[in-house]
Amino acid sequence: MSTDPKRSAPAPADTTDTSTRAEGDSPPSIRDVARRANVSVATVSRAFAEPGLVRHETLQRVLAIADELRYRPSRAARSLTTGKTGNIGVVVPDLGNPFFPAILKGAQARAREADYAVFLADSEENPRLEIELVRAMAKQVDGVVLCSSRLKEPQLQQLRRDTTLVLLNRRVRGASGVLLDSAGGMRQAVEHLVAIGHRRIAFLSGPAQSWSNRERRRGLRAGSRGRQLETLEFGPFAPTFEAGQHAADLTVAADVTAVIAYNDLMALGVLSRLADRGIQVPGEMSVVGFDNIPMAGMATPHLTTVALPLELSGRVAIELLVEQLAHPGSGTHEQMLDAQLIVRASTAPPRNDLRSGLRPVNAEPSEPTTAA
Amino acid sequence: MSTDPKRSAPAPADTTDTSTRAEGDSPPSIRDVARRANVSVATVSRAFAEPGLVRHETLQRVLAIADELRYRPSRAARSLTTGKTGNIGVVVPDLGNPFFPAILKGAQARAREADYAVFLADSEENPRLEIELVRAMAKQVDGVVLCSSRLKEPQLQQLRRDTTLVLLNRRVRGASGVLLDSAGGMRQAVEHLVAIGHRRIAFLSGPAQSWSNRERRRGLRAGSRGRQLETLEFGPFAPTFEAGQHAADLTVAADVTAVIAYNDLMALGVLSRLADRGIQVPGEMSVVGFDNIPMAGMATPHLTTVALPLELSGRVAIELLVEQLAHPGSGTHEQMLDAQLIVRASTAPPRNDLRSGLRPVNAEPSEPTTAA
DNA sequence: ACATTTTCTGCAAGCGGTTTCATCTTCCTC
DNA sequence: GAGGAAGATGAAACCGCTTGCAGAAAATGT
Repeated sequence: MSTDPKRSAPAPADTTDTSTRAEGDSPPSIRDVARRANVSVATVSRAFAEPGLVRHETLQRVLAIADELRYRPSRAARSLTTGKTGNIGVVVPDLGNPFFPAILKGAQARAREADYAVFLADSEENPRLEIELVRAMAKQVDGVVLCSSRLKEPQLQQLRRDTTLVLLNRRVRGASGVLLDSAGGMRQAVEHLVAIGHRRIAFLSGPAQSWSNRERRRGLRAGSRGRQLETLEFGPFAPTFEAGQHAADLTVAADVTAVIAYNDLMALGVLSRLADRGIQVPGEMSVVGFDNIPMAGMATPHLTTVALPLELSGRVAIELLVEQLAHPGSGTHEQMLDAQLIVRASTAPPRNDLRSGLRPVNAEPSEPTTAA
Repeated sequence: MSTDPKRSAPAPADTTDTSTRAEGDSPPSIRDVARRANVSVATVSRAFAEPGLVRHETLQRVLAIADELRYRPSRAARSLTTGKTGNIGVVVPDLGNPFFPAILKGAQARAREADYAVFLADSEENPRLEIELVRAMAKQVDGVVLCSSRLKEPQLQQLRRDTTLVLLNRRVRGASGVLLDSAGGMRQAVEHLVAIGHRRIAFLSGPAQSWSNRERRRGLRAGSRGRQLETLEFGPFAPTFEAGQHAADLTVAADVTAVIAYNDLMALGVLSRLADRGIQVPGEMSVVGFDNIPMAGMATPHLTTVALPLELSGRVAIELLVEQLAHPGSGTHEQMLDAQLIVRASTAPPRNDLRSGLRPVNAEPSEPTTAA
């Protein structure tokens, strides 16, 4: 029952006894455990790293002592010899944007499952800082996940020299990446609006250099092609609530019946501004967002939006990275995750008394409503 | 212009030349730099750690070579001898709760300023996991910031043996902490409601074991004491949007004219549910939230809420930790950050035709409205 | 019982830095 | 110009752990 059966000798008051250093000291090292267990440090090391290599009986003893001493191998020391740190870095442009915590959550969870710890850094949308952060991390991580990088391609290629990179929401030659199918989501949104009768819609463009913005615009064009639909583009805007409020007025003036915003934050801004002006949503204006951040479902009216598998994307990014670290030889992979339109209360057929004079007719020319 | 001027010799195909190892190899170590600069490793080490100790001329040379080789000292190796890792851990209960990314943002920024890197972990509201995460981190960090810990006091005391702890939103003997003055904020909220005529209000209680919930209840009692005010308490609830929706119905049934929710998420849930039921806010019911998360100002109607200096609290937590690491002797500090009520559109005087029959009269008995 | 494998375990050499101590220069000072 | 202080550098011993290699122990075959 006592902590240490060996210590049955009477009153070992002297704590300066070198052979059995008391635990009040600095945290126990592998040597402390080895000494107490009467084995070499090598055996202790193996007990933790490769338990199969040590005799069962010995293993038990070592583990017991280690536990008693509250010993935990130092990852720093381990990484020194193995070259692996067991850490993964994640860099996001702005933690204030709900988009990223969601990704982070998935990444964090998956990393822990794979027994990796995660370093977090917020680049504050600043490319220079982003580079600096990755380079600073490089020495302490096995690889980093770069979310929605604001960097130019050559800069990213540079960074690849410092560490293994996995990109999220960005495609770059030679690096693995997970992509969210924004274009597909946009196509769904457009189809939805066309289906319920909209003929003139606006898109609020996000940051110009953003990959996902380009993708969304591409999806917009693809979705409207061949359809009886007029699309207007505004922006580029910062992807913020405030920008959405600002943009709302522009869309009203432009006489459209529906708006698709670059992201939910902006869509929420649009909603807010329209509410302030007394303009009915979806009665007078339909609004579609992007990302399906938690608050999208909480807004009034509940926001129709394109759901991106955010948390999943974080998980997949880590998976790609871990896989690549395990098999450095194998090439890079790219994974596309599907978006999905979530229809809620902020979209509805436009009123008939549109100022634009268009009647909500079926757009599909191939569909023979009347007989041939 | 070429990468390495020294390599002007024709076709150096043989890369096995030991003296001038090409950079295609593993990352350069301190020894590589020392060799190229014709100094000992000690000098290189000093050049980075204690530049004042090396002659200016030598310093320049070493730094130049280091730069050319893209050398960066390994923190892992350094920490091995110094005992300091230069890392700080941050543990949050749930990244999905917007409360925490905000704190994280401040913490991250301040940590970087102090040249610390941050480890992030999400405990998923799970105490056991929380303990495990802290203990796992302990070896790689100099200290950890524990946000809104879900642990009991003795467990926290246990963890203090593993690493330096700073608590956010929690008070514990022997550990530094930063507290958000929830009680004060609550008092402001109550005063506000009383001032505009409410006489019967509900509080939606959060997680039972949460320190901030206890504080908020305390503030509620303190704020209502001596006032002509009836307070009802519901819960405890999970601090979620859905719980707020649920609670909304209860408050309506309880015939109160105003609700104060444990946090914004719940308040938003209340708003949403009331809107769904066609109950006017603030006409028929006033709603107050807590935290002032970004979406509070985006809701319809804009939510009156108690703003907590979230990002600041993250910064302060790191500051406390860094300070304590710098002066291990000095005792622990506790810092209280003020809350501030932000009055927006979700609160207004109650209607006169209240079912409860109370007239919105001035509550201050000392104020002589009519002549003495 | 003895030779051979097969398992375990220990020795010792690093991994990439830091730091103490000693050595060698310089630069003053008298 | 000798003695000494101050400044700059290097040699080497770690820090806590992993791992190749070799010897010891246990298991196996004959």
